[in-house]
Amino acid sequence: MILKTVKLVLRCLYIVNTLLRHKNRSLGSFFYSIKFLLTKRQSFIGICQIIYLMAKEITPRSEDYSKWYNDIVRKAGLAENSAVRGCMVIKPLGFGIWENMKSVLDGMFKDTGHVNAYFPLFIPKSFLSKEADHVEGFAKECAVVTHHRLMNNPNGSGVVVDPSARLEEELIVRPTSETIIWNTYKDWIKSYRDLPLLINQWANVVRWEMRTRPFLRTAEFLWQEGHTAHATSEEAVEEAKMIHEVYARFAEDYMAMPVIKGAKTESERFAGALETYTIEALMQDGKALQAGTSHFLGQNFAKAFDVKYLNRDNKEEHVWATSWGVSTRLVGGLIMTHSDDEGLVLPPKLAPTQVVIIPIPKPDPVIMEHADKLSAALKAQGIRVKIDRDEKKRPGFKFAQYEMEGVPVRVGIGKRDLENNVVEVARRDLKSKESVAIDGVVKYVADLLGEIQNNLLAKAKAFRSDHTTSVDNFEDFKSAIENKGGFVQAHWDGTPETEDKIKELTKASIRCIPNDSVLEEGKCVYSGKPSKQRVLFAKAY
RNA sequence: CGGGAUGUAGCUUAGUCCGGUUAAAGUGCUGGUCUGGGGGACCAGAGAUCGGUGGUUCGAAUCCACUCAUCCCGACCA
Repeated sequence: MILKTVKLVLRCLYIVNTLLRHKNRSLGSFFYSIKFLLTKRQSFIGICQIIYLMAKEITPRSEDYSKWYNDIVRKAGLAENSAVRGCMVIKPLGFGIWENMKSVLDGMFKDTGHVNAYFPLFIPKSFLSKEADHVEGFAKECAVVTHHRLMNNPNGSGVVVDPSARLEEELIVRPTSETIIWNTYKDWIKSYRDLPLLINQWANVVRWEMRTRPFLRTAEFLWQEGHTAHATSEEAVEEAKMIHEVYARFAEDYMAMPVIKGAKTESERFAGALETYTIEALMQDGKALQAGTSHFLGQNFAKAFDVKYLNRDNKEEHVWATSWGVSTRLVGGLIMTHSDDEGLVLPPKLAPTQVVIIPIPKPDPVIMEHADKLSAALKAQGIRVKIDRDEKKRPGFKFAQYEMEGVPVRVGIGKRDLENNVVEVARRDLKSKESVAIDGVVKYVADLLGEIQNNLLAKAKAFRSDHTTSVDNFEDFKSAIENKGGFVQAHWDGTPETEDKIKELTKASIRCIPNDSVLEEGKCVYSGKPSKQRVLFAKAY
């Protein structure tokens, strides 16, 4: 600070000097100098403010939740905005989490009899219009390919679209693949022997969103979409429900993100579905996140694309369909479920790096020998380990860095530790640490990873139950949504009109009709009409 | 798509109202010295067509017009 002040004073002297050298414009210069002095003083104050602000790297949640979320995404290195509006670059840490999610889910799909395939990115425009509800749901956010060639700009530099290369039929960049897939299934399905057809694809899709947020809503995102065909309605419903279970299990067991399973109301359903099953998670700001959906599509697409099979009685019938998906949105849910004001917090099962080993104060041969040995032993247990070999950065900096990146366990190895035959083990979730005897450290760390996983789930569950409120009149309803946030359980008369009205008045929507909702006589919280069960309301992402 | 705000070095910004010196600072980056168990100190350096285009002016980061982008609040949506 003192140095800065001195520099400022020197600059002032310089100005005075300049002033003297420009006597011919004395009056103007004089006023200019005064102004210059004032503005420089402002700069000085501004700089002090910046320094103050930079002490806190991440905006606290209590101050601005959105900023906090963006800070985590950027400073932990999960993703960043790209040159393309609404599209993000997923960086190695963010993609590493997605890869782990993908690999677990893919295993679960395979275990339940599904296989992967890949369908085109482009969908002929005419396909999309074959199912009326479906097209209505997506028409407003489609990217359209109209041309297939560029040419040098005849008026100057750069390239322009070649007007002579207009496509006969425009192509839609898939917002979802039902249409192209059912157009294909038409040729694949002839007999009941071809059923069920259980296919999944990992792909990117594009929905031209007005407002985007990293992971939660981007114009392009990565997902999986399962599309299955069945001989009977019952079998298709069963499939949709089974996948619903898979999603819930994945969310709780791997993401440590508790979810409410339930069905969507008619107005919240997927465009073209007869029933949509959803898993709903609660974020730390009290807003709900739809984390995965599984749809029973009835025969809508089979009829639209004329997909028929011959049953055992040699009679033609339309097949019954499901589709289901989860996306990179899950990464956003993961961030908002566990992370804190220090940075990202990752559940060990999905963390790209589960354990980081830091030599203290810096890598040296003796310490590195122990680090390598420990790393190898942990790897042998199937644990994902990284050794920080950077000689330039200091341990304190590294600690802060890995906390920001959410690495679940940090092992510090220093000379003093080695003299005592211990290492220092720190856990990210509680930010606590202790010395552990080298002999037992592998088992200790392995157990700790499990404990962290359990603790994160328990903490998230506790948060959710603290933020779930049961109400019986509209005043309490509004107050709960407005002041406390979170899930609100209330009776609803079952009409879209009431649902809309409540949403208009409170911004809360029906997240789902929970599977485990008990049947009880009650009155709709808004209209007072009779209701048989409570549904789950919340403000949503 | 409506309302509001912001674009200046890799990042965070000051300066813009009220046009005028060689565009400023922190952080990050490079090299060096001393350091080293919770975001080190010092020294030296590199790094900016002030978002873009056009206009007004002797002179534009600063004023005007248009445009692009980002963020926030709505509507829409996974």
